[in-house]
Amino acid sequence: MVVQLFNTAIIMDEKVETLKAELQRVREENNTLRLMLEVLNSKCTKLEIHLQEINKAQHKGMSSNQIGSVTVPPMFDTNKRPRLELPTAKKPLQIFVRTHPKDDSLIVKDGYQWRKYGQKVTKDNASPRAYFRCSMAPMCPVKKKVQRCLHDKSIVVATYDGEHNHAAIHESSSSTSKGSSPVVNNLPLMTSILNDKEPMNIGLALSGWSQTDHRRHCEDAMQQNNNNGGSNIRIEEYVSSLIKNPDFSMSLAEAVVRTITGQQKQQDINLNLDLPEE
DNA sequence: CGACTTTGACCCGCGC
DNA sequence: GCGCGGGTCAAAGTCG
Repeated sequence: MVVQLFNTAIIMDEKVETLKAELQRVREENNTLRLMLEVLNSKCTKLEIHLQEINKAQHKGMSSNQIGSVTVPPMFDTNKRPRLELPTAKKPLQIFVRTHPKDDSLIVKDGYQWRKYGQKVTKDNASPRAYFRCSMAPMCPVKKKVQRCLHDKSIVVATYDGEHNHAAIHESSSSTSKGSSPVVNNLPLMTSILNDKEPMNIGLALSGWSQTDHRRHCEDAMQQNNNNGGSNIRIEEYVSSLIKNPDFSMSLAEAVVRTITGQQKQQDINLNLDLPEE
């Protein structure tokens, strides 16, 4: 009887050890993935800023009241209430951000300060959509809409309209909502320029690398990462080489969407396991 | 007191 | 013309 109990205890111990080892492995994998995402995000931000500068340079070449083929109407000479909405030829930029599952605030860290001016429950999504205006510069025309993803409430979709006429602050500030409000420690999943008529269909619409290519590149990244003890420099080098590939962003988006839509539910859970409670 | 959020009312474009 | 729905306004409330 005692021997049997002893054996059971040993088996339990082994199981605990196995689980601990597995947990440790998952944590490490999670950290690696997070690192890669953070590097990707910073690269992405730099690219966006660069793109904005290029666009601004192009706009300077055009007449003052024309943006592309769209003529900007006079804003202040009408009897109607002036709308600050500027028609632009650009498609809205959408950013998908994973937030802490427990957090229900619509805050997206993007380096700008935002002032909320409205909230609506839309027909196609039970989660309220919040409307923000950039408050870093008084005349900044940029607006954004933030709404939780219909299929995964931990994903926040931020849609940006317009271009900032000022620089972003570099510290990770957020959509401000009172000092006491929780600031989400969120990981930007991806950015994608979408036509508003095709929301959330990107996963199906994107092409580029095949699924095998994704896996191979990911495995290569992990392999390199393991070989040199998780060196950030190597990751950064790898990421920058990836970013040089024009299809990479779209392909990454595809992979992420696949993950979001549940194909990799388990990995999803793992990602959330280690979110810091801030 | 200023900056911000909340929220109901209003505006306006679009489809029928 | 009418109704619906997304987007915006603005007064009131909240917070530091």
